Amino acid sequence: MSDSRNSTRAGGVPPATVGRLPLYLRALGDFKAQGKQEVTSEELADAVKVTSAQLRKDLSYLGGLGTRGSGYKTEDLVATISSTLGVNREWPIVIVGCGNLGLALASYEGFSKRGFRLAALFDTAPDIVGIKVPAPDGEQITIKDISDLSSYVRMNNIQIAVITTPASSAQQVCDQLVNAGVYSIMTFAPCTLKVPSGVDVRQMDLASELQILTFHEQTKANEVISI
Amino acid sequence: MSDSRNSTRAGGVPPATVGRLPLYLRALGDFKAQGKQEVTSEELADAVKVTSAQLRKDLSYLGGLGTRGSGYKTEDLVATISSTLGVNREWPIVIVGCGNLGLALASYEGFSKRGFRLAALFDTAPDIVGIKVPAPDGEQITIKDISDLSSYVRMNNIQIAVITTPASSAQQVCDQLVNAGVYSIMTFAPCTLKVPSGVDVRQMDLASELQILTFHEQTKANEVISI
DNA sequence: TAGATTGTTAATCGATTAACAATC
DNA sequence: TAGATTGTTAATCGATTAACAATC
Repeated sequence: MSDSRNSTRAGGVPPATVGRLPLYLRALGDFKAQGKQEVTSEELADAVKVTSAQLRKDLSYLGGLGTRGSGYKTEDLVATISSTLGVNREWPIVIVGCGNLGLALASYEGFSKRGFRLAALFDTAPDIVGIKVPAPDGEQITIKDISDLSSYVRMNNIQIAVITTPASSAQQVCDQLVNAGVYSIMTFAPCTLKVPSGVDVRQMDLASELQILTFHEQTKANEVISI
Repeated sequence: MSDSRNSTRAGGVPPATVGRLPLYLRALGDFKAQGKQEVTSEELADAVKVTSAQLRKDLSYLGGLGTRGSGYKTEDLVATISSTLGVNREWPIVIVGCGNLGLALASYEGFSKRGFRLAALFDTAPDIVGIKVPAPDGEQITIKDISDLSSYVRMNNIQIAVITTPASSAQQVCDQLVNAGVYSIMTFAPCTLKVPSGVDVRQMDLASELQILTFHEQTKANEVISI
């Protein structure tokens, strides 16, 4: 048993598809909010700006979810994508680094709305350790000292962490997290983290993203000049 | 003239390469800070976690920059990548939406350190319009009313904007920006923006990024169970 | 010259797209 | 049955990698 169930088709959803599933789920939430009980691949694809062929291909990795001639049931898609992504449960996260960015993320409603709960905040600076910060759910979270990071993560079975420290301490924080069993890390520190294989890192390098935009502005400018 | 100069090889740097150039530049900054005047493809590739073959291929799109037998001059690479990306000048940016995230980005030093200057901040809420916010360079920036967005952008020739509004107003803000001539947009609003072709959008959907991490956690958990 | 490392080629791999048979 | 839309196949496109000749 346990094999040809409705569960995630054993093995492989391609990475490019995994990256789009959250976007489909987000768009489906909007459709659901509008009371739409069915969507076609065309409609959903338009909402996310992919081609309908790509959407159908992506969904086909999760199993045959649609009905030829009519489309997909919103509810079904939400359920299957949620369970594939594992967001049909709540994930506790910790944020390490309580500068402006860390604190902004601590109160970011987008996380709590989409399956994440801020479990704890950490920092090194003695003058802010102990301060209470309001989380989006109305609770107060006390900033903990970073020396408690490992034990907290272990005790509370934290699997996902967000690093918002300066680049200079990011690697050290990362090592601590990995040693304590955190294998999924989102980092905003502008440096490449060295991690053992099996650990997943999503790097959000905000300035690099802006530099990708300047490349295109630059290119447009050059084209105008060379014409 | 103007053709076979050292300039960006007319036309095409592939998108995947463009996405890595900022990372190379960042790593080169670190090498330079350490006083390293030369790097090999192996060293730089290691620092960014790509293969050396990929690094050399990427750099080859910018022209033959290295010296067989010894490597690349740090200085030269920095100069060429900077000029390809267009970050050898300062880019003024505006941030629209002064919630926690917008304000955190307003004071984010990572932008100012890497070629961006916060020119102005915008919001709709009457109770915060007019407030002064400290920018990373020590200057004070006054939050402007969003009704002044179009004229400000036009008058000051702003080409890059960051949207940190709620999803519900992001499209409207985006339309205003595009109408005023902003063709490069970074958005943190969790929704797909519709823009005319020629406009570049980088979507930073933070919750979606976390959901990509949960997929892998979920997958690991399933593997354990099925063993 | 010998040793080292680039720049480039050709092979591979993965992702996207177009098209249409299957089927509601 | 006729109309519609999925799921899948095969073709295309782009990105990555291995390998090595070129050359410092």
